[in-house]
Amino acid sequence: MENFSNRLISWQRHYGRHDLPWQQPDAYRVWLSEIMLQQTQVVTVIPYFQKFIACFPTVQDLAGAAEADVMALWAGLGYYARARHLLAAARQVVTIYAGVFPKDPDVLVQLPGIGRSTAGAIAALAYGVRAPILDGNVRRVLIRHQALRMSGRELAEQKQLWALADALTPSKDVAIYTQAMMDLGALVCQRKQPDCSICPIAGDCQSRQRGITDLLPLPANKPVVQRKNLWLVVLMAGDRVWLERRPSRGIWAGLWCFPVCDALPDATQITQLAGGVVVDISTGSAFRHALTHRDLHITPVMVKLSGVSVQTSGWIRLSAVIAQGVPVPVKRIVEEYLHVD
DNA sequence: AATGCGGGGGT
DNA sequence: ACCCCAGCATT
Repeated sequence: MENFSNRLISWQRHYGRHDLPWQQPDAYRVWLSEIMLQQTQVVTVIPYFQKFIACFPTVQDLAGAAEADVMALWAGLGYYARARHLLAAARQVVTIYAGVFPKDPDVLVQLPGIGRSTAGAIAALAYGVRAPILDGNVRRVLIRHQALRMSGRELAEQKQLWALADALTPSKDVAIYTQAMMDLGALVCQRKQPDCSICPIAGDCQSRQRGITDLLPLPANKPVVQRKNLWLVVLMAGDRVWLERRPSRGIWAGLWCFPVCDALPDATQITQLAGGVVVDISTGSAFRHALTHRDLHITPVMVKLSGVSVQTSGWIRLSAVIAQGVPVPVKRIVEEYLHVD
């Protein structure tokens, strides 16, 4: 039997993915896609990637962009610190590295938003530099292949997996190998119902030999998620609504949002928020917005106003709200209650 | 070493 | 309603 990497490389040439929009020898596209793919699946990323490439074809274009435009394009993708780091990194690549992404993963990792795995992916995929990666797919493949009884989330476990990933990474054809590990995890060694019959490394897969593939990786300790009620206050004046920028830290940082209250605001509070005359208040039906660390129950509060000076900068035309860059719950309220897309 | 950060899919 | 997934930065 050929060694681990050769079987994967051969498999990748025949059965791997070759038509993903970022699969060109272009470090900018590889970098952009890898940032978007952090904690995010390929199907979700593709439309965002296409939009970004259309607006910013090169790293220079991105570096010259206004942060507000980048946030607006990123809106809906989540983990918004990624977007701010993306812009900061683009600017550093242009100013420090003359617009050329470094090849050395130890240098790449110093750029904002690039950790060890992303640095390895860029170095390997864009430049063929031998560097290991350890994303969710690779973690699952390694844990199963070696029958490691672990979740892979603990620090010591990650250390062991990194060492393993490093040891298995070949020096030849490293780009194909890296794509193979990603594709195998996505297409064959899926979390549920892996298809071992078509797996190129099933022959020496330890979990398969023991019949425990479905049990690995072990479930992680799940943190308690606290439930929180929020009220999003939709202040309406004519064809405009009031949006304010979220603080630069915390949830939805830097995005435009309806005012957030932790309790149903009474008429007095609403008047303070609004600075006009309240004509009508009604509450919509609550909906759930689940995050990893919070379980938000959100109730829209619709407030019709008169006598407000709409010239102030926070009053946004209804038709322009989505393009402004808003979190998903805001988009949802706009689409559900204000009939605009 | 622990915590915070979005959104989506399946059942 | 519940389950699950997926990297980096900050402190």
